[in-house]
Amino acid sequence: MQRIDKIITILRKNSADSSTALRYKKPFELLVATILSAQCTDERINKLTPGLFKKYKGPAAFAGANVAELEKDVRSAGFYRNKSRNIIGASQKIMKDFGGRVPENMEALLTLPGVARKTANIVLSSSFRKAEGIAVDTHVKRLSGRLSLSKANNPEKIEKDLMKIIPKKDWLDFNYLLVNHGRKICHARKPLCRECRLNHLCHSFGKMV
DNA sequence: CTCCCGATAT
DNA sequence: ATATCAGGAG
Repeated sequence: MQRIDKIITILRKNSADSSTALRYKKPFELLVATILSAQCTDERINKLTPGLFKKYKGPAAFAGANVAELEKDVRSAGFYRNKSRNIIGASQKIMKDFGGRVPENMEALLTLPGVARKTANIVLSSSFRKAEGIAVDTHVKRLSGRLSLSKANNPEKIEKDLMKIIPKKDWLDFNYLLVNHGRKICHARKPLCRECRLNHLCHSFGKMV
């Protein structure tokens, strides 16, 4: 068994809870939630999205939203000016160019304002079960470095490295497996290496503070 | 490389 | 009061 397969097997075995993941009912809701989640936690987004999606029912509603009002509605997510503009812009483009549906491929998703590869990969994998890439967020970046899965600093380079070594059947789950482990054990500042189920496979074990 | 920004934990 | 959290665009 390859090292990467051992890592993924162990992570699967220990990833019972997905309680911290973004909550959504439709692809469009996941898209909006993911745009909002930039630089802030999923738990915070989950607090505001139920009310948000009750007020704005879909892309048509967001496309016609008042900017100042939407800014207030998403204020608690931080970066609320950018995020409001992006959500309205993305919604308008979805209505205009994609028939009111969230596009189901990377190239089209990347044309939406506020959507780069991380957000596109989350929507593709979680909502459409399509593996065009691997979502690299701060957790994937950090853990990939510690586990020596990639030496790169740039998220896009990290993603390319991961796509070479992660079996494609695991692409859909890889992001949340690392995110869960990052949140529970492999913290940015004080990782709990002693209780980490991966420590015997980790090149950073013993090197952390 | 700089700007965009609030909530929660300590 | 201060640290921590954790993407995208120009």
